[in-house]
Amino acid sequence: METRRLPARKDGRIILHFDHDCFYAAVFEARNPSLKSLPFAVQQKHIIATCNYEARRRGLHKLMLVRDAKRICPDVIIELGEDLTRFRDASKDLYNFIKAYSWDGKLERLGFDEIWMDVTSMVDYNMEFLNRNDLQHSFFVLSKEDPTLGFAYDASVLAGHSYPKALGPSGDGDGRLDELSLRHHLGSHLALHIRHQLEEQKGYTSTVGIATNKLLAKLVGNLNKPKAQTTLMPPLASSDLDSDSLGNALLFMDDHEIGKIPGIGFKLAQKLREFIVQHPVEYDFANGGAQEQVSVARVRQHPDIDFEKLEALLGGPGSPHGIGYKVWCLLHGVDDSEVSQDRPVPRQISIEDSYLRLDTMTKLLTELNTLAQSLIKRMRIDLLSTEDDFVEEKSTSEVDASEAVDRVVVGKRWLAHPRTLRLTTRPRLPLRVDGTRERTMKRISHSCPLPNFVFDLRASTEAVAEKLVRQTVLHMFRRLHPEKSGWDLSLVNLAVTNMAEAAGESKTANGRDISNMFKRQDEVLKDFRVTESPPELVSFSGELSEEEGSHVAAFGEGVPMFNDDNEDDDWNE
DNA sequence: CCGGGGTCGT
DNA sequence: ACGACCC
Repeated sequence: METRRLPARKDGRIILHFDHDCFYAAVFEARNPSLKSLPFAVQQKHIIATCNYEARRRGLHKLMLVRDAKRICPDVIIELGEDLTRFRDASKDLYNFIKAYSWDGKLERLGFDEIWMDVTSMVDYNMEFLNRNDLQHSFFVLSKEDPTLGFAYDASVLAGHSYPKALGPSGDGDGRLDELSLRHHLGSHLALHIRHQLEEQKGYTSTVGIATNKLLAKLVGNLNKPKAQTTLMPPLASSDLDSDSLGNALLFMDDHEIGKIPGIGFKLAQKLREFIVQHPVEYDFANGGAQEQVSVARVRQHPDIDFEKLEALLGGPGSPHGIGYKVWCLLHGVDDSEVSQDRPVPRQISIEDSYLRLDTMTKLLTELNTLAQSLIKRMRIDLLSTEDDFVEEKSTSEVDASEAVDRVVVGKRWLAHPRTLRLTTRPRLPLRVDGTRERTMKRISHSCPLPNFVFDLRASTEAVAEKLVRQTVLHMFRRLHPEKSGWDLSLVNLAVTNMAEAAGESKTANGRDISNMFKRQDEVLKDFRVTESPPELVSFSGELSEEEGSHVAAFGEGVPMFNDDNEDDDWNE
């Protein structure tokens, strides 16, 4: 029987997927609104990273060569976007703005411009407030603590677009709405409210998808963009009453090209295409992908495919276990993955640059120092508390003058200590005998423990960066490229990873913070108190030791030691 | 001719 | 350490 092959649907959640419209371009437009009505693009090296809709109207598109863009649209305005600082800052600002609406921190970023928010608890709560006899005059409560905080809305209608397209008033002939549709209405009105606030208060437009899981929310948003929202409406599965219909989830998924499904990337899509058409499929990166398009419906309905066949086809050495079942679920619009909890710090911080030619030690040293300094700066931005924790703690007692001088820097504490440093390069391969060069994007990397001196806030970023390059990065480079010369790098990346969150700092690390998670953001911050002395103050209080102590942060569990690791010779200089 | 980031799993 | 996936 056909139905046994279908993965089970669990559609109890309501999830919003936000996508900031042409984000890099929007960051420039926010500073200079006159760009909005002009064709405008952001360049990284030789490519157009993104462009605004005025430029797209004239035929420009993402990842196009700058040369082609200028030929098609000679009056295009271009800004450089290789330094991501301003984009990262804007991304964080918008993320925090949206986070303030969340009741439980179920908030997940994808790239700089996409955010999922699981709003199930807010929808559940507001469903209880509805007057079923007067849905038109509803009030959406945004705070459990303050029921007056919220907005008026008409719960009898959906906000924004729907899939499938609404044919008229929703509900049955008597105008009655089922509970599931009503939940989607609430999600759509919350999405509209947040989108409007984002635009009014931050000046950014967004595109939102509303559905019962991450996959569907992200995909359905694509139906109407930019500056719009789309809800995938129930019934998602076919019912007994309506057994000849697919349900809206399959109806929606079936038309997609398989490579467009999040989670099915280049490799998986190629394997699926070649199994379906039974011959090799050429892929042309310049001309929009696969020569042969294969729809979700074709894979899903193929007589020889079920999830076990998919596991055999897609699995193998190196591939994740259960990949066949996962893909089978995705093809049906089933995605039970959770929207992950908001994390106070990233898993990794990396800085990279690419080069036409990087083949001498002199040039390499310059580049490594630049990258290292950017990395140290990034660490101080992304891994230090924003609050002046130390001073705040002392505010009830006296803060003497000498402490006050250092409070800006010393008052901040590390939210996490990366334990690992990684150097990655992309070597340009040597010429082959016929004079051509094999083009490869392959990278090689080497990791080592991150020295503790990088956490010393008294030293300048330049000093820390130089020391890091001299004492650590250069050794890693020799390990990656033992040849004295002959190498030529097309890319260098420097990263810190393996974050050890500082004790008591994680918002999910202990019971106190779990309870705080259910309060609004401002209240969480207001209630926050530091109960321990910041570790970096330990070394600050005394003389610098000359001994070579625990020179590097330890691998494994636990917080790195901070006693007196620093010092070698030239450090005090 | 080839962006600068991220996440996770093996 | 690398390779898949995402923007």
